[in-house]
Amino acid sequence: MVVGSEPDNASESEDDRLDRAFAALADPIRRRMIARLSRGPASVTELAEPFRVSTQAVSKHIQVLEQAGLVTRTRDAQRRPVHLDAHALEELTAWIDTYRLIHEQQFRRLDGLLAALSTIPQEPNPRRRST
Amino acid sequence: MVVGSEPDNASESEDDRLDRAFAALADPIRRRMIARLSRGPASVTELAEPFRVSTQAVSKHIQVLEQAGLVTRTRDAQRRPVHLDAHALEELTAWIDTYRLIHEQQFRRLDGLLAALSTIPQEPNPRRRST
DNA sequence: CTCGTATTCAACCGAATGGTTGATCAAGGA
DNA sequence: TCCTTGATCAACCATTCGGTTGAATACGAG
Repeated sequence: MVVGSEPDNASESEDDRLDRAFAALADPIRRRMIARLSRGPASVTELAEPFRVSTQAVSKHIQVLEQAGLVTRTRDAQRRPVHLDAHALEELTAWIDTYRLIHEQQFRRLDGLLAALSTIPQEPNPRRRST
Repeated sequence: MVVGSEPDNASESEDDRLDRAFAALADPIRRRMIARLSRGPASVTELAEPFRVSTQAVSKHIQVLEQAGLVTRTRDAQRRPVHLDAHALEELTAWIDTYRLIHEQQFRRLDGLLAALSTIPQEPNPRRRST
């Protein structure tokens, strides 16, 4: 497994990380795990308790979250506590907000254009039009 | 897939919507489409142009985005322009930020605890127990 | 050392995903 | 009208995904 938590991994693209992170959150069990982990670390069996799936299935879910960079694991005797890594979550909101804001800005630009057209109907418009 | 194209589906849970929205963003082609659409609406062929996949594949991607509530479609002659719906994006950032902030708050609480412990260093040390 | 607990590995299964090609439908433009 | 363009439908294929059961590993307590 080539995945590390360090950002010096040149073979891992931003796209790959976003792929894995969004896919990891596209499952209700994994989202509930994230919700649980936001309150603090938990072991595999603790994370499995609210669900009626096997601990093996939960273990797989944790691996998905880990490869998405959303959680890390430590060691405590036989237990492998899982910790939320909020940094990956920030990356996701950053991506979404980028395009949310661009879209918002486009609307404002359109509003401005419409306002200008209605208040200055006589102004000549030297800009090219594609139609 | 039980879902129809109609938005009157009252049996659609928040979980279902988040499932579809996160899953829709877990694909680089669909993310690039969202990025494109943040600049304004586009037809299927326009959206297909940057990629070397068939327009049928792009049409499927658009259906995925539509069922996730991320885009809507209108009609313009033979074309079916696709429009970004930023509201679904807001829902995603809202979900993520909820747990990001809870996690942040937990850290602050821990900081306070550690500070208190260091100022009272002679406190007796009972055996640790989990949960 | 042996036993019990916590976790992972391995193999397997059914369903969903992302892609293809070929056919079909809808709407203009000549 | 006929033809072209834009898009979807349908069937198919390989891969991935989420789940299972059964075996194996790691660690601590007796």
